[in-house]
Amino acid sequence: MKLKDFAAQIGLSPTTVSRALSGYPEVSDKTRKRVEAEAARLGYHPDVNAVRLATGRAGAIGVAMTRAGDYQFSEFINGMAERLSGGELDILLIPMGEHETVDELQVFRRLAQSRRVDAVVIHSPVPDDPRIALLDRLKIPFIVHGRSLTTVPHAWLDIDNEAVTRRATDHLLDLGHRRICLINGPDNYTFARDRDHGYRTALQARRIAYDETLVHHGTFSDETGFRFASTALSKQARPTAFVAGSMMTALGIYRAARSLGLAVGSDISVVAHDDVFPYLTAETMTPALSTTRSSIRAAGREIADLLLQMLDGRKPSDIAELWPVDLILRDSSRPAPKEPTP
Amino acid sequence: MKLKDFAAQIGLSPTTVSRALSGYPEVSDKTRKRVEAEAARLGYHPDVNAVRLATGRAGAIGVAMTRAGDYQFSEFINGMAERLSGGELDILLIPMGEHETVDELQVFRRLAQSRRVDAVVIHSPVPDDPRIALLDRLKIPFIVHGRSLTTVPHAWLDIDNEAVTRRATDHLLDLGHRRICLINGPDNYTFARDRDHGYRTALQARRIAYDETLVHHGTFSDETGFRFASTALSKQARPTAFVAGSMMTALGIYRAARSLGLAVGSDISVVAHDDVFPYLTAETMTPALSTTRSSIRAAGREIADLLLQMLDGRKPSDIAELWPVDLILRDSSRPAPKEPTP
DNA sequence: TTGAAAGCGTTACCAC
DNA sequence: GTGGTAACGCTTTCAA
Repeated sequence: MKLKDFAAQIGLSPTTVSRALSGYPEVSDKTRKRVEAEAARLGYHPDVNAVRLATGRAGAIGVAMTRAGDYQFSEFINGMAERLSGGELDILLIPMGEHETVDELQVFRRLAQSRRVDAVVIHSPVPDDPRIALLDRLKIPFIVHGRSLTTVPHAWLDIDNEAVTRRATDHLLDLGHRRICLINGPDNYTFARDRDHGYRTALQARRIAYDETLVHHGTFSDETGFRFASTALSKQARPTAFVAGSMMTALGIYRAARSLGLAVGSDISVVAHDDVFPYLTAETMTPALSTTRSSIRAAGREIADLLLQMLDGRKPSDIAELWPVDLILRDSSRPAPKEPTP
Repeated sequence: MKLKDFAAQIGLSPTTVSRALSGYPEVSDKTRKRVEAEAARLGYHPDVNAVRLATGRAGAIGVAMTRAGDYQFSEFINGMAERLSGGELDILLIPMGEHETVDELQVFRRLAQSRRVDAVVIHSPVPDDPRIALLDRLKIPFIVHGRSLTTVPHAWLDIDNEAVTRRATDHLLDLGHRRICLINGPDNYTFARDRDHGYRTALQARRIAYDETLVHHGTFSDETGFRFASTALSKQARPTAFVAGSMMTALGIYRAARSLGLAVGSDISVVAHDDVFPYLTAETMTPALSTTRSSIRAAGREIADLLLQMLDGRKPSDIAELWPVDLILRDSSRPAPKEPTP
């Protein structure tokens, strides 16, 4: 049923019906109530495509889905959905190929030009992210989940990645560890650089030399953790502690330790960053994993909220949220072994 | 720039331009080439909302996102995206709350009535899934990822879940195991029932009595695996093998075994189902995990393809794909210990 | 092979 | 407070 028919059936003009259903103030309360009741009874629903054409709004926000997202993605989206549910905004997935190809930018260009979305969220920026410059130029509202160093003013929300590794490293140093490995994300991303920085800062504060052989960059997979930890732990002067960028790499480190007959929590210590997942929890690992923690689901919720504010007129350049992280001490981080291994 | 302006600029009518860009046969090759070149040069792109209103097509396919999806979701979507990329179909996320609430059905109703999507894919059906009946009634094309027992004819693609557990159990029986635990998904889902069935079938073929205390249903999390395996392995007559429904539960089982000082691959055997993820791989676990394997990414790709065919006129009732699974033997499944534990 | 004009189902401006 | 009507930007008959 279309507006015209529906309006005719209840003896009102399309204009009035449209206004009543869209909550315009000038329609009388009595009329509005009646229209709403009749719409429910007769099952009238506006055609979104017509609404979109008439209003110029797309009614959707696009989420760029980089390969890097992987297992965090679902939690983030669920967070956004919590905030968006019931509203008139859909979530449109924008699958991307490999990062930073020309193709990737084309995707955004087409997206903007075809007016498919009202706003966009992008993840895992690199320090000088071309997507940011492009979206700014295209004048399509966007928010960055993560940070970039671009000079283009833009909205962003990020966790304090520098603190993630600084606090974890500090904690391990407090426990007497001196050879501490860092298994970070791919080093082109800003977040990975921030984490490198936090790690270095903690070491410097104690006048401990930075040793590049203790640091690794790679994707967040158990394999990355296993490979690097295995190699590192087989060395002559083996590390006594690890800072892991993700739960998956932490799994790999645990595994490497076990396969070498080393006990996590005594022979070696581990602290990982945890985005909080329902299917893999730090506190039930054996031993319970010490983590820096920040809910990626909550980030999704907040980003959706900020996006709503932006569409409501809030200035993007006013939006910059840096979320602190919790440091949760459990059993995987313990005092360094008294005797440095020979 | 709009069609009218663009057409005027290159000295053609909107009609011809529209036809040229949409690949209609009646426009001359020369004209088409010219129009395409000019469109690229001047940056003309049709407004999708106008196209959608005029054609009645939504240009998007909806993917219902149940909480059950979680970490598999991203891989599935990426598979769909591979097939859909470049095309004119977007992926619209349909976040759902808890399963089987009235609310859930409302979501689909609104979706259909507002003409937001051309087709829908739903996951993890229950045996008599109300969503299927509803979508059929609403006449919105859909495909089910998984199976239902409803009498409503519909398109579906599923892996052979009965074979998943039957083959895994069979394999363990061949190795001499007799007390084999099954850690399955939540028992309201069809796939979990099919897996129950496969497990029972394998046991029956060897005249081994079904013991309900060896079977558990729960969400796919490491905690589920850990909890149940810990309890089971602490019993007097402890099980010697486990069939796990997911990689996450397998992690939990490994962990439980270790915490009790039992070695996977000798004291106990484990076979799990693996959807194939880039961030957690069976062959690099310690010991390498034997799995039944089927790529959920490939399923996403195929489902997108089938959807395309349906929108092209293929009858949904003709679409029914049952995918076999591979059984990959690695080191976690080995002959049962000679001496049944006392 | 090309073009004119009538939709597609809303919203929003301007009268009443 | 309510109604008529011109957009919104495209597709698609129908005519030429």
